[in-house]
Amino acid sequence: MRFRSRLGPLSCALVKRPIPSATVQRLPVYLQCLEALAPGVSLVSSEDLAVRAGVNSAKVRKDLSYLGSHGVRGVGYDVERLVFQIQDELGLTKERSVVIVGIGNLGRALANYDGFDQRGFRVVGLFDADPRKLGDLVDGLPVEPMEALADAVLQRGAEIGIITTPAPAAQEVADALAGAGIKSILNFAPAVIKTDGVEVRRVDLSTELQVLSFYLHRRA
Amino acid sequence: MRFRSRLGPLSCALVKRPIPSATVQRLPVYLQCLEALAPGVSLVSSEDLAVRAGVNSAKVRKDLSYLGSHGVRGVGYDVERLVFQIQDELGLTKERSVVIVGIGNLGRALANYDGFDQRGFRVVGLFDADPRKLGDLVDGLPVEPMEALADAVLQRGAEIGIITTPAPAAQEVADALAGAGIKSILNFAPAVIKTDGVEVRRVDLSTELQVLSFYLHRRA
DNA sequence: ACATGTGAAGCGCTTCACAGCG
DNA sequence: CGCTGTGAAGCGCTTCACATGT
Repeated sequence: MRFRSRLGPLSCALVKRPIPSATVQRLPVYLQCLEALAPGVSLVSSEDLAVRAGVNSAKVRKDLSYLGSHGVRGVGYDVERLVFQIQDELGLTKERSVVIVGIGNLGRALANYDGFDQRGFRVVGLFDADPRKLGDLVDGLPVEPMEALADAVLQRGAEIGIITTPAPAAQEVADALAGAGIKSILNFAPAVIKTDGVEVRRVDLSTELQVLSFYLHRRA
Repeated sequence: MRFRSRLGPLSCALVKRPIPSATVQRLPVYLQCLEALAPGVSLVSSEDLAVRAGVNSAKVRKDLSYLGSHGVRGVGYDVERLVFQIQDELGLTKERSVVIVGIGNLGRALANYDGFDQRGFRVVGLFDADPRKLGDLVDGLPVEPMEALADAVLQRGAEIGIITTPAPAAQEVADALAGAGIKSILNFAPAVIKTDGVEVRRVDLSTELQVLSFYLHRRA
């Protein structure tokens, strides 16, 4: 709290210490744990939450302190308030529109994935370069051609693009998304993509198995 | 090389400095980049590989040095040799059998995913608790009941389990996999699972979008 | 008495910068 | 001369330990 009080009471809402990226990645996990709590539970301690999230309790407290935490000493944290604070910090109070490019098995599965909807992520467009897929309905949405991407992103206010194409197409698709004004990309293609001014997160399913393979190999 | 020479020449094959987990996670990326190189290219510099992998060249050199690197000063690394060394370190010279539990949209997509096969990961069993799915064929494999899991893992030599169930079932499934002798789990369920003696990696699709949401929110 | 909030120490990864070698 | 291999410095995250507050 030193950081704030030094600047006076009115600066609270204006100044924030930057949240470490390691913390940002854990906030969704805390959120998940809090929501999985029995309905009657309205208080949690950092220790309790830590066990559920599989981390150290000091880490929980430090992470939550970045939210301008309002835990009560000797008691714990108010669950409802904490849920709201995390959602607020993650920008989850607003719906976000998502487009998916590459409608193969994985793209279809993601288009149908309930978890996105539950968190306020709306899939508003499906795109594929293969003319044979055009017009196919996936979860009620038609597959559209790549030429329709830029207009669709603009008119439907999409902010996030998901790439589920084969690796060779990934960079080209990323460029197209960036050109259309997309600011965040979730890349499932097994390729590294480079795009200026766009936040990219990589999820490579085969990479995950290779890491597991390493530990299997190592242990033997 | 100091670490080895101190122990004498014969210890080379016996003693290895431990590979940092951060490095382990990058090796598959390097592998990907190397394999995407034009067929004629037989040499790469750390700088070239670094650009392709989106990292710093010193990091590449340090990472590769854990493999007991044999780059040539003033020249670079032999691509073919490097590919082999990485595959060897990751234990990819051996096929690994995988079972998938939870045959919803995502489970089906993964069962069909070509990227696993290409890296030597063979899907040898599909399991689901829903009796209505039993016997469904996915990529040529029948969906089997949970009761068949333990036997199947043992008889088909499965080493890796993939969980694609809803969150509430995840822990129970993890326990079942651990009980069946599985040593590595890739968990796609939006839940934290705890299992002794089992390496668990978590891939939460909704978490990824929430992290992107944070940066969208932050930037605004 | 008890759990939070946080300086400070610890630890590991990243990056620099250059010696070493082909 | 060019590029690797690596000490050493830098940086950020984790963990400890305890002062603080109720």
